[in-house]
Order: sequence, then C-alpha cells, then structure tokens
Amino acid sequence: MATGRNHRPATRSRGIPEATVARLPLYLRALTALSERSVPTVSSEELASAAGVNSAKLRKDFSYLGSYGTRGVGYDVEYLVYQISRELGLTQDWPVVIVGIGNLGAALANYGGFASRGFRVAALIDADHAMTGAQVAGLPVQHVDDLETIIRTNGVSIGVITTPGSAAQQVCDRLVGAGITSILNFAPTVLSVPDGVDVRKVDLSIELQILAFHEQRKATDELARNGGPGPSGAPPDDQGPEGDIPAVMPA
Amino acid sequence: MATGRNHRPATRSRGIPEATVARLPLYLRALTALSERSVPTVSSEELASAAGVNSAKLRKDFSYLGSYGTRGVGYDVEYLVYQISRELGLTQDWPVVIVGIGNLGAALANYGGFASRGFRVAALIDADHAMTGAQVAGLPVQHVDDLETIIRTNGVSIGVITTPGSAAQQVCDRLVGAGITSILNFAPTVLSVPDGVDVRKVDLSIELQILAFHEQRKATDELARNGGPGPSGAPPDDQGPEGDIPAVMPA
DNA sequence: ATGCCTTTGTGAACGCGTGCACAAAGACGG
DNA sequence: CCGTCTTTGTGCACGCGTTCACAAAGGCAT
Repeated sequence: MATGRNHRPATRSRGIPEATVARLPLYLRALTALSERSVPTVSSEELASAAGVNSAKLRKDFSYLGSYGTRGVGYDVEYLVYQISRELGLTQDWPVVIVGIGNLGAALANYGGFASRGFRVAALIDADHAMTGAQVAGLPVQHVDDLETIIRTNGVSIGVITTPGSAAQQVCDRLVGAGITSILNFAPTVLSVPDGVDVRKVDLSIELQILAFHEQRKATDELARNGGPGPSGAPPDDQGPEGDIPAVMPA
Repeated sequence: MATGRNHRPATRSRGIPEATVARLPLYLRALTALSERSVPTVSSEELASAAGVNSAKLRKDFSYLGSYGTRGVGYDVEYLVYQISRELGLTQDWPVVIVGIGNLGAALANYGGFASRGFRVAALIDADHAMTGAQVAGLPVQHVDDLETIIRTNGVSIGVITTPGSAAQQVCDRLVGAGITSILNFAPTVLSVPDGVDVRKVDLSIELQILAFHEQRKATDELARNGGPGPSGAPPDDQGPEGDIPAVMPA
C-alpha cells in the first residue's frame, strides 16, 4: 500500500482531473525553484503558498498522483519533481513546430521557456517565400509547402499557430492532416478539429476584454460609492454588492 | 504582505458569472464578423456554432445580460454587438502600458488585436537604458524610472508585464503602487497583489505542459490498444478533453 | 517504548457551471 | 383574426471542483 504505484483510480487514464493537470506545471515550477536552493522537503502549506493555491487543494491534487508525502514531514522535493515531470510527460522529448513567423512567432521561437522542459522547437514555418531561409532564433524558416514533410520527418505531434486569424483554420487542417494531435493556437479564431485532437487557445484580445470588464465594474462601484447616495434609496455601501440591478434597462 | 488572497466569489460581478464574462468576447467576435457581412439577425444555434459553444449555454449567458432576443426570430446582430461591447466596457478607451520590451513585448506592441477594440498602447516601458528612445511599433520606449509618471499622466489602469520572471514581481509592485488595478502577466511567476487588483496570466510553458500530458496519455492509450490484450476494458469511447479550454486562468 | 506534535490524505458538504427539456412568446401564413 | 411553427428564456438535475475538518500516520524527544 505504501508504494501506491499501480494504485490507479478505478476510471483508468481519466484518473487525474483536468483542473489538477492544469496546476501540476505550477507546482513543478515552484518545486524546481526549491530544488535549485537545495531544499530537501517542503510542506503542503509552504508549497501551496509558493504556487499561489490553497494547501488543501494542493494535497488533494497530489493525492491523485499517489501518496508521495510523509506525514509530519512533508514532501520530498526531488522525488516530487520527478513524479510530476513523469506524469506530465516531460521526461521525454517533445518536438514542436511554430507556424507563422511574424512578431509573435519569432518571439516564441526565442522564448527560453520553450526549451526549458523537454520542449524543442523543431522547425519554423511561414507562408511568405521572402522569409524562407531566414534565420530566426538560430533556426531556418521553412516554407509552408513543406509542412507535411517537416512534421513527419521530425515526428512532431505538437503545433503552435501564430498566423493571422484568416489563415489559422487552413493551417490547422494541414497540421492535423500531417499527424499533429495537439495545437496551441494564438490566432483569434475558433478552430475546428476532429476528435482526438487537443486545442488550447491563448487569446490576448479576450484577456484584455475580461480585464476591461472587471475594470469597468470597479470604476462604477467606486463611482456609486463616491458619487453620492442618490435619491433612489439604494443603500450607499452595503458590503454585498448584491441586489445591484443592471444600470441600464432597455426600453 | 500582498499574499495574493484573491478570494473571488465569482458571482460578485453584477450577477454575471465569471464563466459567462469569459465567453462574451468570443460572442462579440463572432457577432462582429456577422455584422461585417451585414447579417441582420442570428439564431442562438448559428451564433453558438460560430463561437464554438453550446447553444443552450449561449442563451443562458445572454439571459444574464437581459432579454435581447426575439422568440421565433433570434438576436439582432447590431444591437447585441452594442450591448456586449457596453457590458464589457469596450465603448470607452483603455490605455495600456507594456512593461518589458523584449521579443514578446515588441510582438504585443505590434499586435493588431490590441488596438482593435478600444485598447490603446499608451506607452512602452523597459529597464534597459540602451532601449530608451528606440521606436517600437511607432512608439518610443521609455525607461522604467518614469513608470509612475507615465501611468499617472496617461490615466492607465491596465498593465501588461512581459519582463523576465525575475523582474515581474518588482514591476508588478510598482504598477500597483502607481494605481494600476488590472494586470496581464506573461512572466512565468506567481504574482502577489493586494485585494482589488485583478491579475490574469498567460503562461506558454504551462500550456505546452498541459498539451504534453494529454499527448502522453494519447500515446499510452494507443499503445495499450494495440499492444495489450483487447478485452481489458478500454472502450474507445474516450473522446478526450475536447473543446476550447481557456488557456488562461484567473489568478 | 511511549506519548506528543506535526502534517498528510481524504470523506463529505457545498457551490458553480453545464446541458436538458419544455413552456412562453412572438412572427407569419392563411 | 387565428393557428402553426420557430426560437427564446429558464427551471431543474447532474457532475466537477473546491473547501472544510479530522482521523490516521509518522517523526521525535524523553
């Protein structure tokens, strides 16, 4: 029991909740920092604080991986780094292609975070003939005509799309056709992919709009607080912003 | 202090669920495309398909905004564009500062998606004196020494951090000190901010690691299906973590 | 060896988000 | 003006994720 190695949750591969998977890289980063400082063990409280999460959540997350902690002591940093790395598949090499070598694509190619954990930029691809052969981040830009060959030759299964939105779906289709099964999409487009292909999107515009929403809310809250009690009989400042009726009702 | 205790009830924002807010920009984008094609009305089914979500979800989302549809007909595109824009606060101008003008910062400065919806890059800031005065995306790079002045002068409330991870928290503290209340963080660091400040993070490394996890799982599933005895109870019903999982989590 | 003290691992409750299914509402043809 | 047909808006149930709270587990001092 102590070795809970093959203690696979009844529902086989589905054992680890998606939300937990999304936090594992966060834990790994914090653990790596501890490892570099030669810290031998860490408690769930300390590690949770470093990762910016709740300690109970962290313990539950780790419980999905197995019992890797020691009660009364905490977790062995090195061991945990290894276990999480293995769970995330970072002990193997993941060649990645970047399609669309504009400003953003070039920035990603130069981004150190890529290479840091088993990810290797295998190729840079662009549709512009004028760019073909140019060196970006020490790699030659190759033409999109050779996309399928490049992917198959290098055994690439992860693709990053940094093209304009108008080209994204077309590129995506070709990537999937060539065997890519995981896509990180920076283009402002909803990609359609067949079952079995994972897509994650990073959308700067959407992030800003979400921030703007909260920013606006903060501004109106502030205004309501300072701008006068108002004869409408609304309580000036009740702790709960609840009961707030939409400011403008359509006629 | 400033131990990021972002305790967000998620339902606090004027009754609009956080998950809905995160989808509004998606709807807005689809609606804008329809508007440009002069499509007068759209059904929840059509719009949902264009935005890549479930139609029931879309209708429920809109129900939080009010009853802007017409039964038997659908939604008026122009009206909905306006309502969502207003709700998201996009009818006003949002000056933004970008701190850290490396490859990524420069890429963002050039990114068209910024200016597209009320967002305006008000200033570029970097700690490197050698960069001060250089033109990036038509704007002069200013030194971080003037950060507070720049922010106050331009009335900026949204900051984008594209510095190395080691500088992120320091920059963050100064931004907050200068009055910034919304931060989009690209640095691979957990930022601590006081209450009242929103932080959203975009972490390329984490996204890749999540993809790698699923990629590894797909590989082992495949292996088990081909290599192992079939009747071990592994039906191919596994549709995978399909769908558009937002790549950015609220901090 | 024993008892105390720390920390893990987890059962259970709760709350949010999602999707179903259907009644209400309105357009439209006759 | 009425019936039919389309589509919205939503009550309800379900499942996932989060959090609390605590018993079990193990180190450590005596």
